[in-house]
Amino acid sequence: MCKEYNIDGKDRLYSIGEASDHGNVSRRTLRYYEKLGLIKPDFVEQNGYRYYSLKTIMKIPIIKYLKMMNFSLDQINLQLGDIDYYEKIQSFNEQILECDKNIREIEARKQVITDWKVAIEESCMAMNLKTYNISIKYKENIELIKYPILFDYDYRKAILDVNFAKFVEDNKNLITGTIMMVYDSYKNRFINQAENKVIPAVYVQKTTYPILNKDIVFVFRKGFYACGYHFGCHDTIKETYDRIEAWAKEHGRELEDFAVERFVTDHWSSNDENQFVTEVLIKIKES
Amino acid sequence: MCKEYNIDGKDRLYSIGEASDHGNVSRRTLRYYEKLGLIKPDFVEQNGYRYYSLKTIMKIPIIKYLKMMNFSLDQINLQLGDIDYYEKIQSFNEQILECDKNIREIEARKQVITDWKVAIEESCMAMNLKTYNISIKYKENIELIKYPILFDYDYRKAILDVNFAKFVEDNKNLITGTIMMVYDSYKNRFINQAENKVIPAVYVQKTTYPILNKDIVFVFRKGFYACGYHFGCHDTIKETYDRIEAWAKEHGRELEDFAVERFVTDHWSSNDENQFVTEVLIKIKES
DNA sequence: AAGACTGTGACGATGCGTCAGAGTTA
DNA sequence: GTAACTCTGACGCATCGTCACAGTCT
Repeated sequence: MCKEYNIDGKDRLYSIGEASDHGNVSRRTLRYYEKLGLIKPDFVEQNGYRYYSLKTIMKIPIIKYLKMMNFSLDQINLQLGDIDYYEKIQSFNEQILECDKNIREIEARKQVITDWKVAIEESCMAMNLKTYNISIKYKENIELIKYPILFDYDYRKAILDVNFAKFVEDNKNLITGTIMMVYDSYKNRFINQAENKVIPAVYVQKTTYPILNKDIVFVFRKGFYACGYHFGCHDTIKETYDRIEAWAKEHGRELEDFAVERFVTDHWSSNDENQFVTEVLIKIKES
Repeated sequence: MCKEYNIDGKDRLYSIGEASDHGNVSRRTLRYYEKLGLIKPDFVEQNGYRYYSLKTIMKIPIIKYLKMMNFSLDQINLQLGDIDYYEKIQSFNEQILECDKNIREIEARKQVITDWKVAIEESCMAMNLKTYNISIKYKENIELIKYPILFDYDYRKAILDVNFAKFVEDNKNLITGTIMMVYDSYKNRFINQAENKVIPAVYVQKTTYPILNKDIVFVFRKGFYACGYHFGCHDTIKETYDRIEAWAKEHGRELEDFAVERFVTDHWSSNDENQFVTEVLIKIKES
């Protein structure tokens, strides 16, 4: 037994259990900190029992506080050493920058999740209503990221396009919300499909960060669109185009040849094609 | 060699190297995902070589996207399964709550770091100027957390008080900024010290979160204070009190008996007592 | 035959929690 | 003697990066 263990008063020593109680940390933690050189017992018995002075125990709250500041234990080891105030200020500044970076990341993440969630909710509502109505929607000209492709009518390949994913990564951006495919002429799209020819189209999607390279910005054409939901497999999407055209004829609206397919839920959201919801938007001619 | 490997066209298979290129992930990652059941090659040669279809490769961007949303790989495994939209919405909601929680934590952390940094900067400036001037400062009555103690003039023990740390933890709060010690009567403090008797005092400190339990709120007494910096070891702090009293006499100010010691830099910031800076504040009587 | 590719297996990093098995103290 | 304490050592977690060593493809 350690000779000073029993002495009452300032200089008594504490066993590891007492130390862990005082510091609100586990014994395992104390031993781990010892291995890293953060805290060492003031006295070790021959049998290996550790004994700590109050002075040593009082380092624990400092360590915990620095940990809460997100310093690694290695960094804390430096902090506890004899670094001067200017070094301290510098490393605190770095931590503050880290905090800012983390907050930005989490906020982007939150937006991404929310946008996806909103799309799924839209999908659920549309499927519940199973609405085949056509409606008119006004669209602002928001800025989106664009990526031109030659579409070969393989929707899965298009929607999960790995090149697009890489393209966005390369531009150090993050896509969010529903992906859309834009056709300058949807009529040509169906003609080409019938003739087994690809059609040029453009992927378009919202990003969480501003798009720095202006060459890849797509400005959504603002104005009114005739919009209808398409349910299920994409191969029958022409039916929805037809429905919109029929509606236009019926209501005396003239349509442009500019169309957008907005994949509200698709291969990203479900493995079951029957659960897919796509919105087809055809621009209405301004009269 | 895999029989479909060479076939051009939709259904050709890709080696692990090609797959990792397409998906912008390492081969190691693909093998790891395989072990977790996230992705499995569509065909495995007798020699163990893995071959992936495009359909399989297209799962990679989805996994990466869900990862960026901070889902664990296990959760992603569930997400990729056949869960319905309502379950998806639910787990997205949980992630959003997580984001909010994380943001709150990081913002608290940032405040803690900033407050500490500001204190060290104040300390540096005070030490550079080595100012023994007394100045008058106005203090608002801000709400602080309080913890009464019997002070035995061991400043290290007081400043690093583990009970105070536990007390704050128990109240699920987080202290920030400089710790202060408040005396109702600083005169009694020095009398008691001379007589080797403890003195009741109160720890007081800012918190990052609002203090819910009103019993532990200390409202700083607003008004004007005569303030002087004390440099170095705390044992000589009476000198600074004396300086403030001398200043008051000289300038015809009357002082109350209410005093605060604000530990700008102390054992938390440095191992070297010479680097300590303490501000002593004595309340000026309202005339 | 050389160079690029693939396989498996193991260690490392972070910060401990949580046994297991054995010895010690009050 | 018994309960509570202590020790060391090892595995586990999460997500791969990074060897090492050996076999395979073009």
